[in-house]
Amino acid sequence: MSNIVHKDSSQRASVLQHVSQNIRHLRHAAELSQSALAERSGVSRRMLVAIEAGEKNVSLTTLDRIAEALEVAFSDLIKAPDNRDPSRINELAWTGVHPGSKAVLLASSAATREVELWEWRLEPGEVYPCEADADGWSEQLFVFEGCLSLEVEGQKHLLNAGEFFSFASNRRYAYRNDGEVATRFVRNVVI
Amino acid sequence: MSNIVHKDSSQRASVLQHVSQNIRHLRHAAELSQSALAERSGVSRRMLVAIEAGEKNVSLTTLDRIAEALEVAFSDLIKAPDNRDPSRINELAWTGVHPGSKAVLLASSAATREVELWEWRLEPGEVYPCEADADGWSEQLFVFEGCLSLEVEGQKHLLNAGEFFSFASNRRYAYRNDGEVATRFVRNVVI
DNA sequence: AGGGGTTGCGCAGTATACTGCCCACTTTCA
DNA sequence: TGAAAGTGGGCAGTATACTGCGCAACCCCT
Repeated sequence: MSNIVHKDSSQRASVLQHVSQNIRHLRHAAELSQSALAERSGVSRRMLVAIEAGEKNVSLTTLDRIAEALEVAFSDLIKAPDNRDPSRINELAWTGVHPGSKAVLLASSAATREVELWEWRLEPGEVYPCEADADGWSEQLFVFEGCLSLEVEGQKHLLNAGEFFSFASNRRYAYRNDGEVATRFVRNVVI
Repeated sequence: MSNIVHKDSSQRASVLQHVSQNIRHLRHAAELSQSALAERSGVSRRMLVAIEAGEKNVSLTTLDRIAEALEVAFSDLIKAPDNRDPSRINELAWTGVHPGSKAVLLASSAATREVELWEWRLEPGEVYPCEADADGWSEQLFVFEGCLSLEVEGQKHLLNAGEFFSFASNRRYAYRNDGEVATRFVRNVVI
């Protein structure tokens, strides 16, 4: 060990705390007992007790076996609990002195990596088919001109100008303009 | 160990692979040698070699000490390597069969936590002043109707319909509609 | 009162993460 | 040509993650 003075361990401890809390929550959500999770994951129940108590330093493979048994993404185990208020969606967040001046929250999503903002324009009759993205990706659309036909795995959604839609993009989907004027929209790609 | 048959270990291995690749990349990005990182993190260089070779099963605290020394978020170490091309901004990513059908990438930003998509509307003369956000927050604006006057710490930017702007919002800024028709825009808030 | 399920924890033993020191190889630079 | 810096890896030793077992405590049944 070097003689470097490290920052206090609160951050490190909090990571472990998140893990233990997350595992316990997810295990309860899956309605599994410690014994059942131990058997499914191959991690000993004794270790699960220690992990949930936050008194052991877990390894990546152990954590991943647990994630696999809980059928959740690895990142779900380590991420901090969401302390945002999810009920703010569609909330009228601000109104100005002039009637009509307003700000509306369309979507709020926990992003772990990347955000891409796209401007799209589809002429009448145009189709843009998409393969499924990897798990975790989602898209948020806001149409500001024309009408967008969105098809997500067989299910159709019609978005008129001013409307908004959000969906997980780990499925086949397609954008289509079935109208008679150009469709323009903003596409937010997030993971 | 139970006699349960587990899924193949490819998934588990890939997590470790991501970690090793990420650490190597981030270490190089920080222009640190293995020795330097070892000293800053308190993790032995011997261990760093093993981790970067993907031949050891890292523990959470070890990983966190590395993250701290690299000054990156813990989640940055475990997430899948970014296979997206960062130089695609303003690239005309897609054109349809009809002339005018197109998709343009307006912005791409690495998000570590949260994304909020807002719809705004400002009547003529309306002003919305904002205090500085915390460090790390940034905003991306796309105006689709009217004209938006954006003022970021004394510097003015005029955005007409169809135009786009991106800025770090850890400074005082204000939205203003100096035009004579309503301004409508999409506001993407990201950290 | 008693049996089955769940959880927390002490303990001994094993596997392995982690360290520290070693040397070999390569690249860079004077 | 040689010194210095960076990297990969062998090896012995230590710390600790992890297992398996056993026991106690607390439910919820009947």
